[in-house]
Amino acid sequence: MSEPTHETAQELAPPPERARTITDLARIAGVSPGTVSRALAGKSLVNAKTRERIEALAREHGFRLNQMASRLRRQKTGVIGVAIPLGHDRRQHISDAFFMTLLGYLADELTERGYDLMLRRVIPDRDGDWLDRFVGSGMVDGVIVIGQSDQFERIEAAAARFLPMVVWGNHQEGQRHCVVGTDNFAGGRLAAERLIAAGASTIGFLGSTDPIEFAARYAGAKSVADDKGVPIRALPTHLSPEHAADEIAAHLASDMAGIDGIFAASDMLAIACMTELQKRGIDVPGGMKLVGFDDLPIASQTRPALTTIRQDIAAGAARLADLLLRRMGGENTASVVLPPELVGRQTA
Amino acid sequence: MSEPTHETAQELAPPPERARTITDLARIAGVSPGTVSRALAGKSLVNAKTRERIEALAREHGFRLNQMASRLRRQKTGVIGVAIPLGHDRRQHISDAFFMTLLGYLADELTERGYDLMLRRVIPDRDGDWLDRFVGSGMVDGVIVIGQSDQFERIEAAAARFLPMVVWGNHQEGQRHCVVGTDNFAGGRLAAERLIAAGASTIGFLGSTDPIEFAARYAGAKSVADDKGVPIRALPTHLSPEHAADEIAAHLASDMAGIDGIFAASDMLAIACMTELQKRGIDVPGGMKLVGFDDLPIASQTRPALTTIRQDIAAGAARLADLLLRRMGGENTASVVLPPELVGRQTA
DNA sequence: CGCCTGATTGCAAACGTTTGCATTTTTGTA
DNA sequence: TACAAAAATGCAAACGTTTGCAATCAGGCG
Repeated sequence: MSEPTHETAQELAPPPERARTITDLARIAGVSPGTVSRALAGKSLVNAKTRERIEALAREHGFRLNQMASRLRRQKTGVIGVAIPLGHDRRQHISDAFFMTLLGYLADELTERGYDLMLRRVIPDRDGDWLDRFVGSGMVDGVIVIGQSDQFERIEAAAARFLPMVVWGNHQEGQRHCVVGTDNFAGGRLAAERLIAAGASTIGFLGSTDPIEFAARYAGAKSVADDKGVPIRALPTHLSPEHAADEIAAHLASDMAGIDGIFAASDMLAIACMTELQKRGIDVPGGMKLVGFDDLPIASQTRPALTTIRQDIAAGAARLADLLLRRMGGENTASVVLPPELVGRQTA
Repeated sequence: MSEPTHETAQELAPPPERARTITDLARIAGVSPGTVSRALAGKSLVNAKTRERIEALAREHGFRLNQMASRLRRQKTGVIGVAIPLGHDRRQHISDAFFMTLLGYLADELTERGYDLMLRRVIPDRDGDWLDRFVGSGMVDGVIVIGQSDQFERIEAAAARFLPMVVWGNHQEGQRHCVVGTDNFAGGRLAAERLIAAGASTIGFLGSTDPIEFAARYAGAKSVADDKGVPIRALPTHLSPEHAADEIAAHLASDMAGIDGIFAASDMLAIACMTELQKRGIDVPGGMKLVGFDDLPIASQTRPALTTIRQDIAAGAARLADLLLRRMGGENTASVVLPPELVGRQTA
């Protein structure tokens, strides 16, 4: 802006030549590029004094190692790919609360372990090849897939050829890919048991049953309901927050015949449902019992506080990171199924 | 498992040799690597028939271009870096709701435009060099910084040397770095005006004033309060959800002298505050007016529904992406300040 | 049939590191 | 002082693409 450059110019040290490549720096230091590389990598082969001198010069000349070149040469990237397939509901936004929470914890875990995280949102039916493209791109050392969506078969196929991949989702007997996830069937059972214990005589399952996680939740709830002779019915609803409210309103207005207990496939759906119920003056839990799924931070903050099935997201993220790193080390890890936990609050 | 390999082996076509490099594929196709490269890039210089043949072979042999090498050679990466500095509150988790929502929209925007997204969480006081390291790594074509935290000076310094960077945060007169953000001062004014109009006679500002965004919100509220002769006081609170509840409870238990209107620095704080108030039997808005900030999706789902200052996160993400891409094209863009909007619901 | 033009293709040099091996320098020992 | 061993450095070949330039080829025209 207004620095008096002309007055002091002759006094200033010349701005240090910027060393862009390791070769620039080697020339400045009067050594070979190889030595610079070893010095900056902290290898023991270089003389301690040389190393210090080179490190000082690197700082002074603002040198940054070109990661692209380094990674090409070393054939590893230090990057973990995170893919979020949006197959079952194209309108489901990547900013889905559950995925975002899981992603946040994952970022913490992986950053802590020195990895960067490359995020990719994929719309499978637009790009049938997405998983192979991602794992084969050479840009990532391993891949975490958040949510199987409706891509189970494709993931199985990729797992056969590609070791370092771990998936968040549902576990099925005999599947090949390594998965971390909550026992959704057991979670569904817990939800139904709670609703019935709270006095529900007919249950509605709010959500989609296309993604296998949700299908398992419904199946779990149904197994309990069938045992106890309680009717249960699916109330199909999309998952994107924008559309859910209207669809819930439509359900509430039409086909609720006898339903006095709702098991929502996710907390966000449960909260949207609660709002719609309250709009209609239906008391929760007086007129309608309600159980959610996930136990997002927000679940404890609603009024009445939401009874829900807790997925331990932080633990899940830690397991995902742990298993992936072990697979990257060549180990062939087994899947992990986390136990769900009923968090009894006020809505059922 | 149990495939009868020995019986049918002689019938099967030999599994196609897997082409790992462009040179493999060139050998198979009987052309030079250069031609393969051009064919796969869809350049017009190659004969259409040759191109088709090579594309078919690439599919057949499962060839994937090594992005690392490609990007090294082309000197561009197709990756946008997203950095989340956690300076002002080391305990603020990356899974902060507002950042995650913004990140989700950003991922959508950038994916749509063909870029990948590399996420990095930085703890500035552990690593004073974080920004330079990120932009100089050669791993990204441009950088988006989400939140200035307390790193204003460092960001300014980096902006002087590095064009393709856009920051989400607060705008200050005369700053050098290109920022997109809500007019926090104006937002603070809206909040205070609403509280006062609703009858508040003394205002508490719930949150930290260390990050400049929050400082500006407080300053805006204070300017209105001072004009109207309404006392206003800061109630310092950390932002991480785990700690906020206890701190809010402590405030509520001790130094609320006369406060009957609270302006919370974020919706999450507002919701936590509402829960604490309700625990104590204080009616909202009867006994305490409450205004939040952000208008997260959840704000409309609370009971009573939260009155808040809306930041248009989707629009902000779109502007961030747009400005960054233009900067990557060499343009020197000006900052964008988005107008906040009062969303009047039930809490004030 | 020869020459010219334009369309394809091949060649080889980058991009900036890392690393095995050879070479030089230093150190220790006889 | 000489020699071996150890330590430090240099050399050059990778890593897998892309791309400017040169070479080849096919076709058209006189």
